[in-house]
Amino acid sequence: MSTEDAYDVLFKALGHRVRRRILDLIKDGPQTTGALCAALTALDRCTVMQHLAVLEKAGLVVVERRGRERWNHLDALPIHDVQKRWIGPYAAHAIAMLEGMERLGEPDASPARADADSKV
Amino acid sequence: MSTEDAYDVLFKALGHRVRRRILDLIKDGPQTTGALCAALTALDRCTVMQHLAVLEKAGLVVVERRGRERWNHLDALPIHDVQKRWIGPYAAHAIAMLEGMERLGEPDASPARADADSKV
DNA sequence: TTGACATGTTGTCGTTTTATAACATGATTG
DNA sequence: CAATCATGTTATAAAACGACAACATGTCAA
Repeated sequence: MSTEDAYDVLFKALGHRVRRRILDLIKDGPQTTGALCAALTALDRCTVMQHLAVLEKAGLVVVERRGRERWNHLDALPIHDVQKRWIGPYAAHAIAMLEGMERLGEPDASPARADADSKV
Repeated sequence: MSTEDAYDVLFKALGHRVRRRILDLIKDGPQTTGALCAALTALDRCTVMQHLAVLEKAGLVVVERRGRERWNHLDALPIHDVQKRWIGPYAAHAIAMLEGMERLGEPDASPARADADSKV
């Protein structure tokens, strides 16, 4: 799988609120599939399992089997990677825009502290 | 649009390589739709415009019309926001994992990751 | 004004995703 | 060992997505 493929899968995995919710649920410790289904009462068990499969393919969830239970662990390393290679640089770009440093081409661009806070 | 809706739209917009490519193309300055189509020769013009519409709905592209041209500007602020509220905390979580600080809250509650190396 | 150019709109079509149902496996316990 | 519980698998239908064709609009320049 190429790097771009990995980013596709990762961003798509994060692009659904149920999956982000699942990540939150296992953030402070692994949960069984049953516990996650109990927490997501609005959804069918199969649906939760499909979401877990998407998260697993994205590398965000690592599964550990203990007897007849399945413990879903969070692995945040892919998110860390995405932040370094993608989100971080663009976020820095946003800050540069906010600070009016858009014309980076100019060698002696003064700090030009623009008007305080335009928006967030 | 709720916050969760906004995250859905944003992550989904980032979840396609063509759209990430477009963001890269306008990172250092706005481009006309025609220029973007010329850079993305593999795709039909309509397809490029559809991708631009997705990016615009996500707030990542701001359009400025000049005569018969359409200049597509990058707005990285949504990415900055996502980093602050979502990516950043999870990335910190990943670093904490790397540094073996996983058992912050529970003294010995974690199910003892017995397997040698479970990482993908 | 007219013709070419840049962009916008609508509709189609196959694929993928989301949510569910029905059925199957596999472990634990009484 | 059998009943039950947690999970896995396969199939299906609706909705969303991605790519494209065909046609429409608006603008600049000769």
